[in-house]
Amino acid sequence: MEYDFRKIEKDWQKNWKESNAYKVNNDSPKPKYYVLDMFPYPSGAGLHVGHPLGYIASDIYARYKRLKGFNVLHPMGFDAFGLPAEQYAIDRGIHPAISTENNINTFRKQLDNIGFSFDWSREVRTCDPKYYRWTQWIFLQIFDSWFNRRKGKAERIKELVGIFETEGNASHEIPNEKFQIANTGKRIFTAHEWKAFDEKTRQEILMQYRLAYLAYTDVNWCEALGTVLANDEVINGVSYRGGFPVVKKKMRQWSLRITEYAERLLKGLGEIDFSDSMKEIQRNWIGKSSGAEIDFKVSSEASSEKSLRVYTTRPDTIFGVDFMVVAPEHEIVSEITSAAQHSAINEYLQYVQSRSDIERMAEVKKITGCFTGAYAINPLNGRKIPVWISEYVLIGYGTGAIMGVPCGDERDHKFAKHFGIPVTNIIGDHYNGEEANPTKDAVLTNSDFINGMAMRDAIEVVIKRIEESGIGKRQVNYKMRDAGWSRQRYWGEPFPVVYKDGIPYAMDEKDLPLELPASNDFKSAGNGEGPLANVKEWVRINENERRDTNTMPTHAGAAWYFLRYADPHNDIQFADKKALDYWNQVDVYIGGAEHAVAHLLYSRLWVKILHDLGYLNFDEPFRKLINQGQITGDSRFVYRIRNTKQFVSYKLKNNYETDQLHVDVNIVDGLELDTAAFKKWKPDFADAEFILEDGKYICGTAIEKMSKSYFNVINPDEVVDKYGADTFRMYEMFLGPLEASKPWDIKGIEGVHRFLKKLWRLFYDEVKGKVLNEEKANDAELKVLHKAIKQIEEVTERFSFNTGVSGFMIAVNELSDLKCHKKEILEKLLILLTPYAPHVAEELWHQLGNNGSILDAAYPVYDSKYLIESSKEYPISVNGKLRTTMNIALDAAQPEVEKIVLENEVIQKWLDGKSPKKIIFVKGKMVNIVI
RNA sequence: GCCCCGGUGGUGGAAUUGGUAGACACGCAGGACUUAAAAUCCUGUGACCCGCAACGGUCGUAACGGUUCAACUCCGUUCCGGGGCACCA
Repeated sequence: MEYDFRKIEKDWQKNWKESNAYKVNNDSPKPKYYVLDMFPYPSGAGLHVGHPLGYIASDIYARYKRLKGFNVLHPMGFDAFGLPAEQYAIDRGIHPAISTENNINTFRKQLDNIGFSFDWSREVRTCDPKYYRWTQWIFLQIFDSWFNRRKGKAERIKELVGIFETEGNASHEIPNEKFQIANTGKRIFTAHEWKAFDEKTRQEILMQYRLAYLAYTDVNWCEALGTVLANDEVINGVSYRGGFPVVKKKMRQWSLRITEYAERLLKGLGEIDFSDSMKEIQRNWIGKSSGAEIDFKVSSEASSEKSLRVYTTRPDTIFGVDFMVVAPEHEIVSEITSAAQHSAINEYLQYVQSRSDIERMAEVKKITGCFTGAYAINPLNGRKIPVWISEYVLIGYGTGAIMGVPCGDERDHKFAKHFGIPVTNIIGDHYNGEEANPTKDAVLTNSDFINGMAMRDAIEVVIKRIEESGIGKRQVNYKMRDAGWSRQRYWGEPFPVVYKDGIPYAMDEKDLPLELPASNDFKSAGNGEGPLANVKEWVRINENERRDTNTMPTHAGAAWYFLRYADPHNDIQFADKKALDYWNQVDVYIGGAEHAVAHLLYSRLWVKILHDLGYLNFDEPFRKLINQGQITGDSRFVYRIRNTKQFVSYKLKNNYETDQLHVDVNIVDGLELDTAAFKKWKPDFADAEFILEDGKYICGTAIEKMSKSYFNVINPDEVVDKYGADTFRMYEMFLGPLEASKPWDIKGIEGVHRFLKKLWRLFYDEVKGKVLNEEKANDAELKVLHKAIKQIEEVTERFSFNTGVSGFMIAVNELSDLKCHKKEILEKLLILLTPYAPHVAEELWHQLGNNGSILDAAYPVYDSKYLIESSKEYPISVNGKLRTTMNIALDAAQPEVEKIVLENEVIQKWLDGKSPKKIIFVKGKMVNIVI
């Protein structure tokens, strides 16, 4: 009987489906464990071999945990709203709802082929109204919340209204900095005034506090896509999808006040198990810095004395300030510019306006600026310093103004040199006059009361001084901006609000979901309005009421889907509290590193808000995160001699002027092109001619991401068809560490396939048939088994699945060598193997006469006895170099071992008559002699 | 430029807290079975040296230096690769 993997896998997949083998209950006496994959966006291209990598890993872990006695939640769903489906609709005229449904079906079929243990009864799709009803509902909870900085948590808007009604906001706003709202046109009012405000004014004020708020903000507008993009969707000034130019534009749109959670998002990183690089990326994104804000008096001919506030992380350099720079957009510019500088400043402002973000980013090193004609006074020594404007100072960060310290800051130094501003040296020898030195270790000079002090220590001293004298204060800043939440798109969640008199009001919960209206018009309605504006009868509710024409970004549905899995069919709540409490945090979350900022931060934010509002009893969604690496493609190239039909082999290509073309990896064997297949591949190449080397056409290669357009995509279906799902699963793991990126290379798969066939032969011999027997296992066989149990359990626990696969190979090789066909041993090996190769393990386990699911079998227990008894070899080293090994009884006392070792011939030779200085025993099984 | 991660045979990669480097697999070479092929099995496979041989020796984890009885592992410097941020004061 042969290893007929096709039949085995088909039968078991059918069986699992029919028996609902992977359905999980919300109550169980077993401890819970939650293993989650980042749910996929169902793109039209289907899965390639890179996609299942993480799913295989999570499946192995989920099955392993179930074997170990946990009640395991391992669900799957689809992130089904999004841009590409809509783009596809525009290009091909197929409605996103239809193409999405089709794509999901394809994905599902491909996933089922690999034998995953997903509980499909819990599937979620973010585009399903039954699901997005609750996305909208959560949005309304966020809309109905504000962040109480005193308590450091979100509260309901009605609590805020209560504060306004009793004390107004004045007492909170100015003296109590903690309560202050940054960058909003805040107005101060008393309780009395609040009560006198009309409805519209009150709503406008509340909007300044809401965690989901509508405001005119600078947004990243992408004309080509006709929509706004979040900061994380813009890379180097172009859109992350499509690479189209992005410009800044002021638009009235929804934002999430994620900045209020900056500190908690940062602190939370300490409690969760993410990789260093992932935490680092989030930390950078949040971008915390601490320092001080300092007020400088500015005198100018144009106006009476003004105050200019700067932000600095280096208050210790205050005596090195040689000039001030404010952002061109800063409101003070027009107030202080002198008559003489007026035209120069205007010219400069025009220049700045003409520059796109892309230009600015491309020319970061370019130094530009203009003197305002005004002078500031250093508040600590009264020195008069010029005030400039320059585009290197950003209006959106800090106060939009800086103090220029050329001897300590590289940009300030270049600016001073460029414009001929004299440099004050406050760090003695540490400044060489040529370039700035940003050290914190220098001892200060030319610095008044902090002379002779180390810079590091002076920071605190100066902050204290400026706070005492009322010219500034300690200040923490974050680079992170609030998250833009409106998209001018059709295929997303509509905002569940109604506008009356321009003010958005939450829809009544019982009217949710606000369904996306049927429409076939996906083109932008112009004017920055999304396609929904085309559905006029939907937008206009009545004379006075209108709907929002934007939709939410894909991040919305993905920010909470992991909560819905706990109770996916609930239509009274987003999920039952008991179910949420039971499943709690995701124990292991596996997915790509590309979601480091967007998805993970928004998920963390939503969970924190829901936690503050009392819906969840945890405030971090993911306990542990694992980023699977990318499987890259191994592309092949051919070289066409320009303007001809001739293709030249790789080594000869430099003799001609050639164009490099991707060629389908499926018609290349190793490096050799199948020229006949190439001619058939595309009509263009039917009459291709080849210039060969050694009678072969050799292709060029490159490792790059798997993509249809590179013709380097390997479809898992084909691999599964040829070798089976179990081989495919084990091979993907065997390829290397889960977290590493690696090219897909089919060569090694034979080794894994051979292993499974070899395993099969422990049960069935081609000639003799079933060779399994019921004999009692001997120590050698038990040693093999127990070594495997120990090793495989250890590495599975730490997600080192590649060494796990090796562990099985070793065990099967050794059992083959021992000609062991004993049920006692093999049965346990199969249980160990289940997570990795579920089909063959389950099949053989049933052939052994077992019933039920192998996942409910008793997990084999490791017994150290068999390892210890068989390892009697002592390695003996001299000065750390291994010289010999000896058999010594393990229970021998240390002095006795010493004696035996020193009498050993080989060791005597190495001792060369000298007596040892020291004898070191390592872990009781290794000896090192120091001479 | 700054921050993070990494660099091990021809190849993918092993090596929990420093303790026999190169497990396992691919590839390659040789052999067995076979008319042949496939499949399967066996042997060898980091470099160099010594010898008829068993045995043995030296070097070797990007480079150099350090700590240690002992370093792929820890520390320092440099080089290379990958990722993140990028005028953030």
